[in-house]
Amino acid sequence: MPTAEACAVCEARPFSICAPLSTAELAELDRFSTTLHLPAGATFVHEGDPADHCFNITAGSAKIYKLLPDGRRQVIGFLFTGDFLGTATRGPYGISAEAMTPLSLCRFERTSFRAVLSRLPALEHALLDRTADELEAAREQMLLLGRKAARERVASFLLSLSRRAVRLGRVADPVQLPMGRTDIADYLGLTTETVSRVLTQLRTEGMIRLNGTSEVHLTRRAALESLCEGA
Amino acid sequence: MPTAEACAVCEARPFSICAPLSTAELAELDRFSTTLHLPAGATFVHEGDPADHCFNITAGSAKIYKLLPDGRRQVIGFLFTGDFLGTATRGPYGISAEAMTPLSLCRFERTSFRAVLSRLPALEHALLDRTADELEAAREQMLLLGRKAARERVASFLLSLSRRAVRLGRVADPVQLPMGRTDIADYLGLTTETVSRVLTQLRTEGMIRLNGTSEVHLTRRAALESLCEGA
DNA sequence: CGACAGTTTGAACAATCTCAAGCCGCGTGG
DNA sequence: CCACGCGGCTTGAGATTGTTCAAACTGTCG
Repeated sequence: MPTAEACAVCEARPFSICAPLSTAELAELDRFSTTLHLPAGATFVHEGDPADHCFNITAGSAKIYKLLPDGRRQVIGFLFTGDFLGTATRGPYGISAEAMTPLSLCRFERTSFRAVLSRLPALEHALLDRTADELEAAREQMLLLGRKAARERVASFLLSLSRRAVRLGRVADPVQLPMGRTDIADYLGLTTETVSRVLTQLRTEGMIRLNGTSEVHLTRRAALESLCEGA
Repeated sequence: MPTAEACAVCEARPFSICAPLSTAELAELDRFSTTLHLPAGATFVHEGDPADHCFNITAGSAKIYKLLPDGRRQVIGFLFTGDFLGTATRGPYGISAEAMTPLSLCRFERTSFRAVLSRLPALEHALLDRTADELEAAREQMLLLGRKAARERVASFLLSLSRRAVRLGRVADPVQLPMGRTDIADYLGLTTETVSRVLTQLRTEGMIRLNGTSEVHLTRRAALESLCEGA
């Protein structure tokens, strides 16, 4: 179980909402956290369930999504090391969350987390900033979903993954796709077939190079960038 | 210009982030606010400009949107009395905002607003809750844009407007559309023609009744509700 | 009363989806 | 070590939804 020490050596901390906390504050927060380890494929948040917990991802990647009753699915986002989950609503969870790789996370009881928030203004600040960033990203995605063509969506997606990798201290160029074509399609509002076709097309045009199915080289990044914006 | 008195009689307050503030706190916040009145059509936030201010809408309605270089537009949302604008980024504005009707608003300098936030935890709480709600709404809209058919989008839109009217203390049934077909289309990721066709179709099927171009009766609300979810 | 902006309607078109095969890589078991 | 089988990915052809382009309508405001 977590200890102040666990936080002290936590590799996710520089990327997490707990980054700005002092050692004492960290201990205060840590008192209410539980460490979990989940296998790939585990669904750990169910849309519609009472939102009892919130989570901080310390290792691995996950996806969050919403479903329509007939099974249509919209992937809302992909979560990586340092991402926080559970801010959004005070009622039931608005999304479901599933591990894409083996996943490590800190879990907090929502009620105690909210109480801690009041005691640690730095934490509340960080959470507000983070939530605002997520909102900004969601708006960008609304633009993508509402107004971009398939090619533009895929190009935007590849670049955003690349930028994210950089933020996490990884390389910008060979982009890793930890998710399958179905997840990409459900994230971009397309079908797997269309995603596949567009990738082949971009490859043919020399804008990308595919290494197997889950690694992409962004040759001609500039061209991809102008594609994003509709060139 | 605003005074503590202005806040005391403000009709938007019950719907605003300042609702939970005490009289003293209100005075503290008010010290940094300016009241503005804008004509319909005025653009008061420009995407990409440095985000110097944030705003609280006290009367009227506005729209926020994002543009692609070639002019394609995604309307991100419609703002009404009590809505707050400007949380999102710490860098430049991520959206543009335009008055749809004559608009009254409280304007805050971003830097002083952030300073006041630190002094008024109740305000920061309210803002975090509000931002989380917006995020939840944005995610719902991502589902709509990525996965719903045109009929479903329009039905969802009418119902969400109706629910919003109720929250503002207005009637649920004759829904007012303060925006034109173009704005609706750009909000739903469709064209005006498609919006128009769907509305006619819903009218023909007896699900709605149109009173002129900007008032809609939701006859058979239940049918609309199941349409939203894909029935 | 007339003009104009916004809305509605119509017909042809195009992007993406659907349905259907085939392919590839990989893990398993012989 | 290699053949097999399975899941995910790719490719193809045809169907569909929504778009585009164009014209007619409406009602609002000088």
